[in-house]
Amino acid sequence: MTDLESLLNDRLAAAFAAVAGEAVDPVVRRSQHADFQADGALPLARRLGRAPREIAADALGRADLADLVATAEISGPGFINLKLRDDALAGLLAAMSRDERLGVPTTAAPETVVIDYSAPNVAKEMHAGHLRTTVIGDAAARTLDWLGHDVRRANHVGDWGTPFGMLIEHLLDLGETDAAHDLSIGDLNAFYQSARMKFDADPAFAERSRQRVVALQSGDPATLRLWRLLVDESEKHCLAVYTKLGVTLTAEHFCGESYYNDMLAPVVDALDGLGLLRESDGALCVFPQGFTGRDGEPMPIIVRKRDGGYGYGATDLAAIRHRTQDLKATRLLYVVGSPQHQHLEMVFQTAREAGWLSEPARAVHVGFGQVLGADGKKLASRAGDAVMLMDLLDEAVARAAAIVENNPDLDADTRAEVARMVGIGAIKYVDLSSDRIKDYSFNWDRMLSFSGDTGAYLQYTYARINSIFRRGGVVPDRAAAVLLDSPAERALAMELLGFAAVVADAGATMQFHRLAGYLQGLAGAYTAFYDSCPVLKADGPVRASRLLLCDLTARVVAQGLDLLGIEAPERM
RNA sequence: GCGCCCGUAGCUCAAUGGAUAGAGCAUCUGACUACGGAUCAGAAGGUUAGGGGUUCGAGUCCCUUCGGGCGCACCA
Repeated sequence: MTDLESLLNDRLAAAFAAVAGEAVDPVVRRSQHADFQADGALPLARRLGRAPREIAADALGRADLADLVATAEISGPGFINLKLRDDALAGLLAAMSRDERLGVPTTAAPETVVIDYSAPNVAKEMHAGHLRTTVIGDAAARTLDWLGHDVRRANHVGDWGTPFGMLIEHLLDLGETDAAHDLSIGDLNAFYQSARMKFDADPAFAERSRQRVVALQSGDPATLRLWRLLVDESEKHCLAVYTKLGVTLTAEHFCGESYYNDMLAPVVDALDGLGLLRESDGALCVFPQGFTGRDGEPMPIIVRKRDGGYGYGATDLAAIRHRTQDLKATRLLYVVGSPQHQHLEMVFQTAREAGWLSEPARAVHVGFGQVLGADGKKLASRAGDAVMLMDLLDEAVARAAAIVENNPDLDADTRAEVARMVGIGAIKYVDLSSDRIKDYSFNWDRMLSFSGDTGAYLQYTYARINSIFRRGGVVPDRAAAVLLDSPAERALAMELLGFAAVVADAGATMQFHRLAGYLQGLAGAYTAFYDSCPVLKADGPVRASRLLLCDLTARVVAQGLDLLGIEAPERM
């Protein structure tokens, strides 16, 4: 445990509880007026009928802080300002340095967490719209993994439904070998579009397509084989994107809509048995409580369409039931864009009413805003259509390569590798560094800048630290004594000791921009330290201590970036 | 019509109900022949869209107006 805030919180919570006679949040925060402040006395004033300053003094008197706190003052209306002991900081840093996990404990309550993310469509190339779900979902998976949860990545691929009739018929028209060739060169969109055009223009083709859907849904083996062909080609394309993007999704995480086919009828039966099902305009629907539509009437989730086919609502309900009942997951994360918020809430509500989502299990919509172009409008190519994700990634790497050219010390292979890390890192960093609920707009120059709030700046910080070790030919002693004699060293220590809290927060809230912001603050504290505290020119214990601070900063930056899915090169 | 989200410095964004609303970019001033100058320090920049309310305390919670985005039956 090297998390200062939790340590102070625990000690003060006990003291406040003794004063108030009940559990109290001591409201411990970083402070401009001290190292930390505790504001827990103010809300107690009315309840206890005492002056807040008096309550603060009482709590302070009962708090066991001697080993951590150098000075504690009551200020203003009743804030407690705490300045920490340097030897306490040094001791915690020493423990952090020796710890493989940098003072971040694995969770005391491991859960099975299903993270539903990425979810591309079969026979359609991944486009910019898939970026955020993939990047945010992967950060969630990495973070929860590292915190010790049992993470189940669920890639809910759109691999079923009416479009497959026309796709399969188009496949047959082309002939399997030619079609396979077309698909394997990666032009999935052209394949889809020509199928679509034939469907719209040729009634006979459209009719064949409809019959093909029926054959597919009734499990006709020949049709299924052709369907599998399409799915396989699409999965190859997705995996190529995932590799380039550097996300942890692999073939084993594909768990598309088709996976739930056999569960749909049982789910509908179960809903019926629970009395939740109602027929409406020929469709079988559930009407979860608390949702009304345009006409003021209750809003349905259509589980079975008038034509007898199952709707996506049925699939979503089957998935939620499978995840809680079969996988025994207690936390379900849906990394899906904001527009689907209402739909997901309806699905969650239905699942609750059906008894498939009850404590301790809960489902959370991890929503996010749109990616906009530099013009503030939805990101689009010059021709006005969607930007392919692969093209976007290639452009990021190419632009990064043009910048990395500036460093003549690197050979061509290293430059290419660094360009990949910087370009992909830049894309992921902009996505994760602001509140995910908001839209953001793409600005290549800003996101690839080596200064400012960018991934490259963090990578640069990491590379500079490694440069010190390389230049000095030294390996930091992680067991060295920590000396915090200058303000910059002390400020850096304070930042480093905040790592555990911010990781825990990201794991709980999926607000990765706080982790990104923390890393920026850490990098800022480091550069101030770097500027005022010579490392290699120092001697003896001071040098050893400063090397340890450098090492610890590098490790925290690299680990933090890794949780965001960003790689850090040792040279750039 | 009903509902959800957003509105903070010139720009891009922060701020689990706490003190004087913070960063970065851009601008201006300054530093050091630099352990990576792809740097650092400082300055300037605000009626938190407007108006009410709750609270000891509101950018944050509630109501309302304005502006922008999105959702609301058989696509997913």
